[in-house]
Amino acid sequence: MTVEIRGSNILAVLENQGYRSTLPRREIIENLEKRSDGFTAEDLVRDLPHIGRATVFRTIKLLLEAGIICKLSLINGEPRYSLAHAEHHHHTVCVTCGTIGEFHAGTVERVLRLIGNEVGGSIIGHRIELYISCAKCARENRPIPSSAHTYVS
Amino acid sequence: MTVEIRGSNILAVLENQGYRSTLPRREIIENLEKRSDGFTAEDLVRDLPHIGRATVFRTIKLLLEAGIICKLSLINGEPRYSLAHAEHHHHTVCVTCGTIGEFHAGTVERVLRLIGNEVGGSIIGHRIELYISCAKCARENRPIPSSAHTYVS
DNA sequence: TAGGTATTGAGACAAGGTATCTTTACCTAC
DNA sequence: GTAGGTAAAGATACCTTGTCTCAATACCTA
Repeated sequence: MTVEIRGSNILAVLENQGYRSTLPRREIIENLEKRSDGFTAEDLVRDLPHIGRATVFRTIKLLLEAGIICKLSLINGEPRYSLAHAEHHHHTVCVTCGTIGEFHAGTVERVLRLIGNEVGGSIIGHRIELYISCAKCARENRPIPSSAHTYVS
Repeated sequence: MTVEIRGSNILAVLENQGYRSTLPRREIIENLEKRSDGFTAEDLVRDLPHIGRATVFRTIKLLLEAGIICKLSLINGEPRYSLAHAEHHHHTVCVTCGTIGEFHAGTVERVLRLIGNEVGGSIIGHRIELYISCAKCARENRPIPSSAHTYVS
């Protein structure tokens, strides 16, 4: 089962959790719904100059906690946010253009669960980011930043 | 093949790459070799007050680029560094005590490679963190921070 | 429509890191 | 040994990504 949380029901999700529907929140949600390939907090701050910085960050936190958006890292560690389309998933991140994709792989989940058992203790969760040079960038021969291999391998 | 990069040959690795052997670098390396379960930049700054902050960060960057240490995130995103014992590996991170472990899983690598192929473009690398409550913490019934599930699932 | 309370905005603060610029210390070559 | 070019260090200002505080505002409910 996947949960569809795009569209204006984002607000409904928040309201169901007891949060108020306020103008700043509606504007922030509307803004980030238009962004298909990830955004930064600063993108929102810049786009919505009449909304306070703190409010933007507070709303981002709220949406993260509600599972409506997720936080991930570009290859250099820069944080990015992205609308969550499916319940549990991971991200492909293009190292040259920053475009973000989603994927889900049951096999990986199973293997990580096994590893967790070996280590002892219990598994809380995991984070996986797959860094790629996306089809478009590869086609256009966009150079891969030399720093890339400093961070992952 | 795994490469043994612990011990005083860390300095040799840097020298082979054309970097000078300086007192601050030797002290930083010596200090972090003693830390078996990860450290922060601030740990080093605190431990070596006669060494400038910038130098500590510069040296960390150098060691990262040389693959001698790696950077990872606690569950809340706090950065941690850890000596790399094997060439390619990932980390288990305890969400309650922060202890860091290493693992390697060929299956996961293979699956990610497949996913990369499906997506098109080319794979640069990946980042995997497995968040656990380690055997010791589980045994001691240490509570899992409620924030944990905000960040990963 | 009044009022309690969640939320906002402004701005100070914090963590983690980088840039700049002068001074110091490595290392090489003599 | 020592002189000197250059890499590196130290001090400090600055940047980014957030968080905290606190007074003012706006939601919602009764």
